[in-house]
Amino acid sequence: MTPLYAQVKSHILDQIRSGALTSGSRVPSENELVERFKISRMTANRALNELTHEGHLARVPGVGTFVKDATPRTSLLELRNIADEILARGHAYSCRLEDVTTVTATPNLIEDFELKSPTPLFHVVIIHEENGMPVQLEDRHVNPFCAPHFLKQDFTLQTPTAYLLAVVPVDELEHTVEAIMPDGPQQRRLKIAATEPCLSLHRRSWSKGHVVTSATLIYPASRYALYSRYLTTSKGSLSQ
Amino acid sequence: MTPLYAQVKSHILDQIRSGALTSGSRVPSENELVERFKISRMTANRALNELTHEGHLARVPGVGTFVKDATPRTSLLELRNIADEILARGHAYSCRLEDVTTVTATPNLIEDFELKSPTPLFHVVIIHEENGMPVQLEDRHVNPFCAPHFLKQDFTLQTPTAYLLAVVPVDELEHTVEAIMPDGPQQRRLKIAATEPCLSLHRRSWSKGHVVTSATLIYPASRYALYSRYLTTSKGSLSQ
DNA sequence: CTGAGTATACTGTATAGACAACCTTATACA
DNA sequence: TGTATAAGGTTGTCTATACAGTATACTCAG
Repeated sequence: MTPLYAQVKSHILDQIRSGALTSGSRVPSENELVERFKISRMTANRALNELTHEGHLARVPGVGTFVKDATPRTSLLELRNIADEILARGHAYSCRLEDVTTVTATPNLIEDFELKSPTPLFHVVIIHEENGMPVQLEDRHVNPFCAPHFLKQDFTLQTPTAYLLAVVPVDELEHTVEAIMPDGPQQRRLKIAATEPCLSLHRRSWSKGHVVTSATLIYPASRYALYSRYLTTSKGSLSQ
Repeated sequence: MTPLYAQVKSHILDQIRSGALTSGSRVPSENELVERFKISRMTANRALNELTHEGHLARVPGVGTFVKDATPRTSLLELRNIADEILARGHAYSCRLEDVTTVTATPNLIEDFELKSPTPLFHVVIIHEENGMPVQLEDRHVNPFCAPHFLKQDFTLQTPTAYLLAVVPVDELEHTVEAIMPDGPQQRRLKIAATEPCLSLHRRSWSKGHVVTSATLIYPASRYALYSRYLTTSKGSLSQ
């Protein structure tokens, strides 16, 4: 059974996503939620407080709770489909499927997917090549609940992300970028020297509160850099 | 008067910072905190829960609460002051100024700053430290036209970006992220081994059509990752 | 009309108690 | 020895209540 405070959170998030509540809209007060959902004020308080800490709402004592400005500067990492990107450069795109299987979630994956118990997950490993040279090693897990037909796709025709975006609307994205020294198998797959560092881009995407997919994309340093440029809309507390 | 739950949070963060509690250490249970601080269990619960959501602790039902092994992350989207970021983790911030000079723009810098001829530029090199350990090497050039008093600042009190943001409104930002192997001087300044890769974040910012500053920020891979999470507002063409 | 005081709504904090679910360990039993 | 069972500790959730602080709207005296 889903906890009450989580139900209230989902309800409000749904309204934000559907457009019923937009930036600056007033969210029901704690007491209004108490009446509507027949819960105690502390439960309503928890729901609103957590949404506030998560950046969705802003609260003002004595006034009310409001929907916060949707994170501006959309995607820093507005990464294009790597296949399209390579083709746009006039180069040849190709890929190799190294693994297409169903696995059972390990403890790490359980945490990544915000699961509660080990469940099956789809797993693919793909090497993307530009003019026959590997430029990206993609290691991806997918939640079957969100994309049940994922494994039936032919990923040489359509990249996994292209397929997922066509099938599942993405609400939220998380990126973590690190510099790593790839291990032996990764070096062999990317055909790079043991001394070459790589960019590791870990991405998770959400749809309606569920983690759809978790992917680690590894780029050889000599062959790729991440780039973004954008206008700063609001004042925002930028620095460093 | 600081709230009780905040006092408990600070107390635990202090213990993590001092080393009394290290990664994996067990944190006092809610009931132990109740006895120790003479507070109610809900207050202890709030302190531990918030620290958990903030990434400092991990809780296991039926077992206990433990200090999490958290890799520090810096935000990619909304850039925060690294000093604030470190202080927010309850760690000690310090920095060393390696260079504070005026230089004449080289061809590379002329291109970076969109200049037409060699003009003077301010130059600073700063090492930012967390608990005495270097976590970022900042190599920055600044356009004197936009911030004429830049060099008069005391950067041990205020980071360059914090100052620049206070003085110059930023319209536009550009980021390029790469994985690199630092050269000798960089290794020495960051106190890392020759085999450790680094993240290189190159950033330019514009104000009213002029390039204000161009900075290269180098993070040792073992000590930092870049992080971003955001809602996707429109049906933007995300992919790969 | 103005300004001070008041009422009201809202969030922030804190308490005490309750029950459930989970994990570990000790104990009793086969 | 191995297996149930019980006990106790731990987190997760929820309720009901209380008081404080803040912002806004309203009322009423000057």
